[in-house]
Amino acid sequence: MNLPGRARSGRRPGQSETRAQILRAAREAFGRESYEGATIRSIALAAGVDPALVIHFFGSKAGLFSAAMELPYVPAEAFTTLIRGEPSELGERFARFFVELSQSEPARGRFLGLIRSAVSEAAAAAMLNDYIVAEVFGPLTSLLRLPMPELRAALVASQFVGLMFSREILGLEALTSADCEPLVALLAPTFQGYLSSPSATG
Amino acid sequence: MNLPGRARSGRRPGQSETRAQILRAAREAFGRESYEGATIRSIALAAGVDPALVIHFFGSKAGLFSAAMELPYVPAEAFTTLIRGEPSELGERFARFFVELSQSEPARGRFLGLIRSAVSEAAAAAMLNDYIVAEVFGPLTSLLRLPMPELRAALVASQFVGLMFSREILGLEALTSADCEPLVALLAPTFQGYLSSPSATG
DNA sequence: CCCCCGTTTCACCTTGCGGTGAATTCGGCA
DNA sequence: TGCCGAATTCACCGCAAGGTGAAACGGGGG
Repeated sequence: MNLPGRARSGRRPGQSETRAQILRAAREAFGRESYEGATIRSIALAAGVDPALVIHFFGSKAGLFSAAMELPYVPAEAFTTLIRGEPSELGERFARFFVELSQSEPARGRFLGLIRSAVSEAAAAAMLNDYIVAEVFGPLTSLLRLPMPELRAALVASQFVGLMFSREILGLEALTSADCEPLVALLAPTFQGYLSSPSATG
Repeated sequence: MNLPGRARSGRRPGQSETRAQILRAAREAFGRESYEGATIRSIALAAGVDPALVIHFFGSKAGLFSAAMELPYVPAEAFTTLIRGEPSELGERFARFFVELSQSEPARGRFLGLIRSAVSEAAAAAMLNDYIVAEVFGPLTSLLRLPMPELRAALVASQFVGLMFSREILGLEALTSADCEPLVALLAPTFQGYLSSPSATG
């Protein structure tokens, strides 16, 4: 029997879905606020759970962050398949891929969380750095036959990061309200240039 | 006479240069860490000063931030003069300007501070947003005669922000170690495209 | 039927933060 | 010379954060 005036504690009946709920709330919080801004307490509140339970499951805030942002954000072979195919449309394929990536939900939240947290959390910056090196640099440097492949891959990544940052964090109105197609049309030549132009200098 | 065992308090002799010292330390701290990460205490320590003095001068942490990041980061007419001149070299002028801007010191620290802080501090995001709209959108939308000038200006800004973020915060090795000229050579066509291509779609 | 073990909560500790108020020292002006 | 006001420090407050330890609960295997 439940004592009145005292909240129930101990195990709830039924299958435990709480862990997944916490992860969902964490992903949402880290995508909306910075690493420090998203507190364990706020995440626990959003998940309808005691803060101590979060620590119980994930050990620490850093552990929760790693679990919430866990790879893969994007199927590993995505970039590889993107590079194969008609070379003259390389830029447009990349542009369309990135624009969709920045809007479709599982990936968008994780990238945003990583970008937001990278500024204050070295571990987050390293996660994103590693991901870019492994998933973008890898395919690009091995499949492109051009000078300075790492620099090209880095510029591709930098344009994508800048796009997410400007739209989601700065809230540049021209980007938040832009339609998909004009955006792709303007971005396509950029990626095409990074991925195919012989680059006079160097 | 100085009582032993007790630190001196009260006014220091000589001309007071302390305020500027605090601002310098703040700029350095906000450029290196996020808004929350850079504490008043740490800034005061770096400036060799009591934390309360910082509050005394600037009222609050937000006031200190505003004072440290104060405009103008870049001469207001810079973009205007950049747009005039040989249209075929527009992209290269922008590329060179941004690459130098991201490396020369008064501007670099302030932009980095704003970018770092924008993720957690709405005021910082607004400052940077306003700056971009006023200094970049203004000249570009009035001087360019092309469809969707705001979107073009936003993409220019996004590539610059992405560049600073990828190099300074993520620390992408290909960017930190890149020479100036190849970088300019690869960036130039991007800006040229954003600022001149007729953009089939739209 | 009962007891073990994972789940969940509560109460609480420590730390570091931004900020306040008063005291102290000194430069400069009348 | 005397004193006002700016500069500077100290001691301290209140708060919210991350994290701890133990107790309460209840599902499921013996």
